[in-house]
Amino acid sequence: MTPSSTELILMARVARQYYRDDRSKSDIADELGISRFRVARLLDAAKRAGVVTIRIESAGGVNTELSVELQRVFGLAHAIVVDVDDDEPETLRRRLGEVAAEVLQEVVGPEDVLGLAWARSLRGIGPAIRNLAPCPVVQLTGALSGPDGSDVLELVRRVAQASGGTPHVFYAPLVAPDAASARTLRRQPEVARAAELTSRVTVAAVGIGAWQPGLSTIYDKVGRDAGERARDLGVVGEISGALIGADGSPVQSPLSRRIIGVTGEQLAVIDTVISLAYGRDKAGAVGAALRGGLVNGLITHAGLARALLDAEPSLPGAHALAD
Amino acid sequence: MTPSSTELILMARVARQYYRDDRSKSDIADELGISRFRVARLLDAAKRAGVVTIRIESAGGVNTELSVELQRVFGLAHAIVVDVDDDEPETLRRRLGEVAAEVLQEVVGPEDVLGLAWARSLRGIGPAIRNLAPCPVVQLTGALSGPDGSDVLELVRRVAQASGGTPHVFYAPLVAPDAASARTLRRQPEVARAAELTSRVTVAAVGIGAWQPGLSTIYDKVGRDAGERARDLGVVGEISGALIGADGSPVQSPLSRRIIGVTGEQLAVIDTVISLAYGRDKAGAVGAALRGGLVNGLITHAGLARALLDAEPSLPGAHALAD
DNA sequence: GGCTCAGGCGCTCAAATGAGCGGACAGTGG
DNA sequence: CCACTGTCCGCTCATTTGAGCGCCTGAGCC
Repeated sequence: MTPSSTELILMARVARQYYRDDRSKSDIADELGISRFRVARLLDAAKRAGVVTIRIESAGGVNTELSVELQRVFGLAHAIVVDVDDDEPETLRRRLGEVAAEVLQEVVGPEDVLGLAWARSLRGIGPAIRNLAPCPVVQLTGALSGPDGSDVLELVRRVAQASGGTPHVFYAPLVAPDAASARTLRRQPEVARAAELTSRVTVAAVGIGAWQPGLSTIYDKVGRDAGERARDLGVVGEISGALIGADGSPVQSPLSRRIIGVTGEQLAVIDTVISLAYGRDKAGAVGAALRGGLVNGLITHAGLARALLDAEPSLPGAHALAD
Repeated sequence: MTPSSTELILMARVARQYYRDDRSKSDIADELGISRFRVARLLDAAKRAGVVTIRIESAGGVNTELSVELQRVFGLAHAIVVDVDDDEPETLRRRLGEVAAEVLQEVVGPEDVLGLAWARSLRGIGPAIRNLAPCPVVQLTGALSGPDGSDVLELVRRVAQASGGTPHVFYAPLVAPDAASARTLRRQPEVARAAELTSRVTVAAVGIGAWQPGLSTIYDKVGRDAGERARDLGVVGEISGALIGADGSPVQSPLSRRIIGVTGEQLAVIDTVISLAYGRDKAGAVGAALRGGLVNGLITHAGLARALLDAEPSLPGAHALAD
């Protein structure tokens, strides 16, 4: 059962030659004057005895384990979890932006149409993007300037510049004061054109907000009353303006009519929708969005990823059942 | 050069399937819809990027790395280094004894003749030995009772009992007061018989002492004057009573004639001579013994092993040159 | 002594894998 | 615009490896 000291040493010797020096088992066997079968059995025993340990670690700031787990549990095409401290939002956004930029660079081809929505978490994409296949870049939502003045138009232009493709922007707010003015805005030619292009978008980047004060720029914008009315209709979060319910499917509400931007129905037919989100408080909303299937990619940080996985009842940590 | 986040994740995913779940590369490739070549390249990249780390560690209290290194550097047939704290001699002796017992159990066959010399470090063998091929067990040296009364006769009897073979003991001290009384003692029938059997010994266990106060039971026994005279003749240590010089070869001295026990010349023709030693201060003497070739096995602890390797000029840490 | 049974060993044959090659493709400088 | 260059990819073919089998040996038990 337990190997003797001389066996342990032989195991280690064989393991060093095999794993570190990349020699073949037959080769090692010849040198030691034993059969290649014995070498194989020694290596097996070495693993069992703990002489050889194979660790698969996170590297390059990416938590691979959580990433794969998210991919598996939510059936995502793209899931990337970065290992960054939760409590520095600026650093976190920058890092998420870098990763999102990477993903877009890999995913987007010249035949794609890229759509960018407004969200704080998308801000980091602009500075990080370098090369992108030339393709149209479409503004998916109205603008909602952040406190620092950066907005979706700037982002679309910056990305289009990196791509060499055409930016398609329009000037309209994300949230109109009422349904009527929203209708008027939507009739503006460039808004209509963008809306038309939206149906041709194949890759989109969006943010996810939770329907609570401070966790959604839209919730904060519409005011508490409108927010609460939407909640009564089942809204738990929004995907760059598209309101969703607990099961992640689009929810119609009077508020929807005030929002200028991509709708849940439009998102549903886009091939690749990469979402960005941070903050553990958003676990509920993000989980809903992922389950609902409107998004099929998530870029986030370890804190939120863990919260998501903890909340998901299906097969917690059941690696062996991974298919 | 540096892999992107998605690549890192793919690497980790593939690595997990390959290393942890023991799936074949082709299998993984089919599942992921990529070629088996790409899987292989991802695994290579994963190793290079540090996503996959293969550690080959000490296990079961045996420092495999130092063991193999000693084996290589000194050309030993058996080298076992235990990871035990230096400063608990009793624990250390017990552990060395256990390991020595293991080695003897593996090395000794029914056709062998086992010889046991006196040394403090051999004391642990007695309690540890369990099964041994039936073979004659020969006392190699005179007795030199330790402060706790345990001696070589007890050891020989205990080992013979475990073996089922015959113990061959004699009553004589390890060091006689003078050459004349040593001669007398050697003429005793049972001493002579043991000496005769010694020439038939095929496996021996011995201790190594350094020729300094407190580092050799013999040095301590003979007194400082005789000790210093021997040192003047080049003695740097002793292998269970057989005096050796700096190059590890036997040294003749007047003192030799007072010692009742196996000689260097006798050791030289024994197939397997396993030595036990502990204490970094003994590095010089043990190094000499190993280089001299009178012993071809060493069981020791990490502290002394490191001291030995540090002192050895040849190929320090030159793993790549290991043959 | 003779018995069985478990464990270690090396064999065969099929599957898995690696080395090296050439094609495709993107970036680069004339 | 086009040749050049380095990189990534998948192919072929030879080598390496694994699965499963039967043999042998030694221990325990009649």
